[in-house]
Amino acid sequence: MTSTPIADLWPTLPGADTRPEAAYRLLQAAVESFAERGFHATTTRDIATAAGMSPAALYIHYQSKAALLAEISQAGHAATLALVRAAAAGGGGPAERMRRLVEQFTTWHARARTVGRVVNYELHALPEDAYAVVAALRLDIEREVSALIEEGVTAGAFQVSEVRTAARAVTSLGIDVSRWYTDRSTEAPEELGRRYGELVLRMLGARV
Amino acid sequence: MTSTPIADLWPTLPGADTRPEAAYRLLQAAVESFAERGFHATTTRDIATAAGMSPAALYIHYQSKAALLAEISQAGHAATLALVRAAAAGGGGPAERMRRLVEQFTTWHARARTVGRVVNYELHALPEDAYAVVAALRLDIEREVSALIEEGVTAGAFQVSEVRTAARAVTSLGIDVSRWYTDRSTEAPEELGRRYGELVLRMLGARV
DNA sequence: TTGCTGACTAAGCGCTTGCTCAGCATGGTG
DNA sequence: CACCATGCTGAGCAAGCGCTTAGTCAGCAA
Repeated sequence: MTSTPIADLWPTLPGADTRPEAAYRLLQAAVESFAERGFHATTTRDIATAAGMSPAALYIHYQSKAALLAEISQAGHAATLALVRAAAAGGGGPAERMRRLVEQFTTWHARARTVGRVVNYELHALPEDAYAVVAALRLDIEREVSALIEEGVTAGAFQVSEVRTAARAVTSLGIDVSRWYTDRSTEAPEELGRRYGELVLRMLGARV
Repeated sequence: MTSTPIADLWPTLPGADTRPEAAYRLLQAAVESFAERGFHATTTRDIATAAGMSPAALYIHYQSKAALLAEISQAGHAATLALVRAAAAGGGGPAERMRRLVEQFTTWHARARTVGRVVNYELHALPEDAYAVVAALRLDIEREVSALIEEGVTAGAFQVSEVRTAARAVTSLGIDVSRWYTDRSTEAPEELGRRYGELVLRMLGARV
């Protein structure tokens, strides 16, 4: 999915249907540039050229370079939260749901690593109001994981001394995948997800 | 140690004794700026002003802005590798050494998070030759962890199906600490290190 | 035909960037 | 004293930045 890094999260974007195709191309070019070079090292000329337009065309579809980043970041976070919620809310006991959560969380960060890098490592470049929205979403993700661990501990399925630290470790493992995973990685995203699911369950002291 | 983020690694810098104090101040200002805003969003005026000098003074002590980054990155990686090697080479069985390694690796990434952020998240801004040096150091760190896990598996101290994946997870957990740890974190670096040591040993299937 | 709209471009504005350079103060050395 | 190396500054240059402006053009409704 490297060729279309935002294909997965495109449907979650507001107004995705009505938006002209050029806006989509700009968004895609922005994701790739921001992920590879970082927000500040990316120029509006980079983005526009990659989308096959002149720099001025960018401003017809987006208010600013920062607005592009905000849109990517918010959509990416919303998609991640949705994924986490779906996995945590599905059937099964705490261990089964946690395995599913970690598998999907990890797989997403490996497959959508391009979006993942922008989402996780360009937060500091967000305008203040966009950052506030995104920070709330990140908190929700963290809370979802914490709640599931808490539930597992209460049910006797997990053995964890510090729930918050454990939750941090779980999300941290997944997020960092988007940093180190590359095209050259030999493990497929799903395979990595399965292995990480196993490791996390052991980490949480789940009875296997 | 936020006030003197490079105090720990300063002695490891080449020519630290002979270097004028102004060079030290510039280095420190650069670490703080790069960590907070990123390399590209940091201006030479930012660095020089924070060090109490005019922008021109920077170029008496360093060839370029990128040379500052290279120096920070190389020193930081060298210090980390030394820490990992020392922990892995100390006394005790695989489990004891792994616990020590994770404790110190984690503690370092929490306490020296300012340097850690530059070291781990500004790699893309490094000039090619400096990147090559740093990449080699990173590979050495990864290898050191892999070797210890391998040894533990052979000795029957660990139960791990994929050594490389497990090694990735261990280093990944530590590195990501420098991303999320803040002044407001309630856990002290050493406390976090102890907890992470515990989690990792469980993850590796160590007999506890 | 006329009038209007939305998507786009060529040109470029005002500003900031990394970096340079001539010159100045200081302090050790003959 | 003269001499000079060292550390630094004020002024500023060339390049590149985000973004704007004036205007082109295809498509469409009346």
